[in-house]
Amino acid sequence: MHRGWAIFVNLFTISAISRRPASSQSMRKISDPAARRLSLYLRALEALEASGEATASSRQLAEMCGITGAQLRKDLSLFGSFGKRGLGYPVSELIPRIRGILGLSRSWRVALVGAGRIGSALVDYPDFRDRGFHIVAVLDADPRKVGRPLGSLTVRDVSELEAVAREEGLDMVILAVPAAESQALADRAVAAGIRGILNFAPTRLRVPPHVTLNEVNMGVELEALAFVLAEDGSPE
Amino acid sequence: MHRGWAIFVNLFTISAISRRPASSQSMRKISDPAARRLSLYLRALEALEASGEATASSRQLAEMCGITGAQLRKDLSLFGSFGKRGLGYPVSELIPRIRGILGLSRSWRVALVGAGRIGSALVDYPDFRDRGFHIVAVLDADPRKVGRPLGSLTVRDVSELEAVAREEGLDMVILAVPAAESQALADRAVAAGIRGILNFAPTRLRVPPHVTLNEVNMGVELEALAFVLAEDGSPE
DNA sequence: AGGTGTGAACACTTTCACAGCA
DNA sequence: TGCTGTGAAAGTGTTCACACCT
Repeated sequence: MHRGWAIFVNLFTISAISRRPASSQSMRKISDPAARRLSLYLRALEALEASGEATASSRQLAEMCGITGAQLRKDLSLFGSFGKRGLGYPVSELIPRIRGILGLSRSWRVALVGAGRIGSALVDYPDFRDRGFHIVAVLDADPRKVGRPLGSLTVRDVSELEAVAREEGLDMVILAVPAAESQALADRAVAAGIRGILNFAPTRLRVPPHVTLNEVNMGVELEALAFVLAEDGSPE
Repeated sequence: MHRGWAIFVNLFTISAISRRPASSQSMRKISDPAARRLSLYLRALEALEASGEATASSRQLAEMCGITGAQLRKDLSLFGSFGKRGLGYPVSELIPRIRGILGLSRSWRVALVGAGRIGSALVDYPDFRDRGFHIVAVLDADPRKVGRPLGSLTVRDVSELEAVAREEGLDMVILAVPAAESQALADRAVAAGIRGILNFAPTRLRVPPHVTLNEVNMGVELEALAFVLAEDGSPE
């Protein structure tokens, strides 16, 4: 395999928007984009482990993630010294370290609110399950959906959100509902003690500071794409 | 309009470097996050128009989007002076201006690659259709899916990607395929002259600098959420 | 050599604060 | 008075460059 002077392309990437207010309250030593990159490093490391690599240099790893070696080293150095000078990072040691940092060494109990098209896609999303995110309940407001099976679960009425939060000990909630309903549901989730929300509805939600909110706005992503294409692409 | 660039797609091709940060070729006057915010402003303005508001102050608008008034004013000022001092911004005038800036005054022809769960959710996503993004073809590699209807379209074989790009005059491609296949498909799309890609596969893709790539990585979002919760949540 | 860890330089974004106009 | 538009200041995030270890 050819490596060497391979260089990285300038991507234009950015995953999603997240509200990046003054963190929760305690000062974070690591930035939000850096946390996202950790997640990328983990994927790259797992790929390397699968192909039997014992060590990986920052450059090699960084190239797989589309960033620079310096950035990767800096990101990791915020948590400790994992690498061996002159050698690189030990793949199989680093994996559990990063998993620990990301909070993936425990499992997370999450409820999916919204059993529509997007919800249906998420309920079985392998990436979630494989990393310790367990969807323990699916809720929907549509009486025709309630009682129906979705994946290995049965759709419950959305009015049960509070009960589910209590009984199942929910850690987070994924909102995949229409924009109009999302804020009210977020409010209810917060009131029920949920401290993490992943929102797929195309609205900007407001939550109190102790709650962490990440948003995936697919419409915005497509429009941001159109913006760049319209800008330097064809006139008109 | 369609000049067929000869882009060689080799396994480990190195694409140009150009340390230049982002920006397809010339200097962008607006940052990527700012472009995303424009998309948010548009949504807020449309909501205000629907409720009959004639003008909106930067603060009001900004609050709807979860940012500060100063930032909104600065963002808009990069494109001109749309507001009236002492009054605010005229809602119904500003809407078409932002649509124009974002490239939404024209329509965009997009192909959806991948008719799995996520693809199925996207094909009818109202936010796309309502803003001039027309999904003109759905492709999949699974012979069992080819020929089946999806939304108002019939799934075509992924080998037809190049033909579709040519015949339909595609502007962009949405990738909703497994991680393992995504890079190869991105390469093919690029070779077929596509200049915009929205990637839902959980891998970091590499594309040449003239192509704009946006990525939606739901796994990363969930892990970023876990990271914050693990950090200031329970010790350990 | 080869490659990490890191302070310092740099670039980019956001916020401040206020002049200036309706 | 109320609110925009914008230079200047503050704040963040990224890259450089090199000491230092193996």
